[in-house]
Amino acid sequence: MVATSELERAINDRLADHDLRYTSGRRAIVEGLKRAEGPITLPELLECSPDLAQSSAYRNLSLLEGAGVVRRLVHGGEHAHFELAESLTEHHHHLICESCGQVRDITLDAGLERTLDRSFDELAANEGFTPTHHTVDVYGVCGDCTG
Amino acid sequence: MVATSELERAINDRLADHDLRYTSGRRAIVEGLKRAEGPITLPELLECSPDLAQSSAYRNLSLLEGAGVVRRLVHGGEHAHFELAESLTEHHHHLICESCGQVRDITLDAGLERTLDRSFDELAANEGFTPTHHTVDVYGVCGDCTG
DNA sequence: CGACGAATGAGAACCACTCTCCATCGGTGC
DNA sequence: GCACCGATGGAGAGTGGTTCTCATTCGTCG
Repeated sequence: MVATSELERAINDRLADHDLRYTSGRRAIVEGLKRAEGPITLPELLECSPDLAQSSAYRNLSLLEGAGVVRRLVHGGEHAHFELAESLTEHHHHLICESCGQVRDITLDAGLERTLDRSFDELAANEGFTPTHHTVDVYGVCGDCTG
Repeated sequence: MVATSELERAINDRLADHDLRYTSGRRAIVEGLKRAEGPITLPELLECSPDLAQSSAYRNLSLLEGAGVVRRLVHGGEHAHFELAESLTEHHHHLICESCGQVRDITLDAGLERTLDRSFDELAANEGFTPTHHTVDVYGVCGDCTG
């Protein structure tokens, strides 16, 4: 899940499973997401890969999302954020700046994460709910915005 | 935080602090949110209070949000969800059905909640981040949708 | 009652995102 | 090589939830 070549192969496999090719445009998107320090918006993605057309980028992000390569984050801001799927990186959560909208990755202690999972399973079972995954978002103001 | 009259007074105070009146339309919105079993969308709100105009409902929800009376939840679905602010009810989290978009409230164990808070404070401090609040969302499929 | 600002409602406007349409690409069989 | 054909890309139009505009109405205070 770390070596670049292995990651490329994993992505290629998932796309193949969905009858999709790993084309240069899609590769550019994955590269952009990989280079970013955290989840980024579509405008940010286009900024670092100016050759991408907006419509193609949106379409390919959706296709990549469907293939389990990309994850879409929807918060209150004006744009959705995109990142590589957790199964290609690792389980993590997010710090979200309420002022500038920037999103940063954080990782919880493994023990705490296990405790949470158990809690969720229990609560969900009581509600007849079948949980698939969870998100933990910490909202606040980032260092850049507090000045 | 529970007795109706007290809640009404608290809302009235917050609106007054923001130079807003507690009009009948705004009262109808609060009533709708209070009656609902969990966060609801604007169409759902209009359904149970048909006299509300869409534009006024959106405007008042935004104003109520600004006054700290209402909280807006943005997930992937097509509509945002609205609920009474936590300071008027109590801290809780959400189960979100990925199939029908329904949102249900859940409450974590108080000890676990404290542990989480400590964790968040620590992680945020390391990133120069000032946390204000957090959300925990459990995604899955609700009982109605699993059939 | 009169007057002023706040609130309302209907509809237009906005904008992130998706869809449409057609040109082009890339692989496959001949 | 070459023709074929589905997959892909790009440009622009379309979609729909939400917000804005503006004329009208309501509440309140003098």
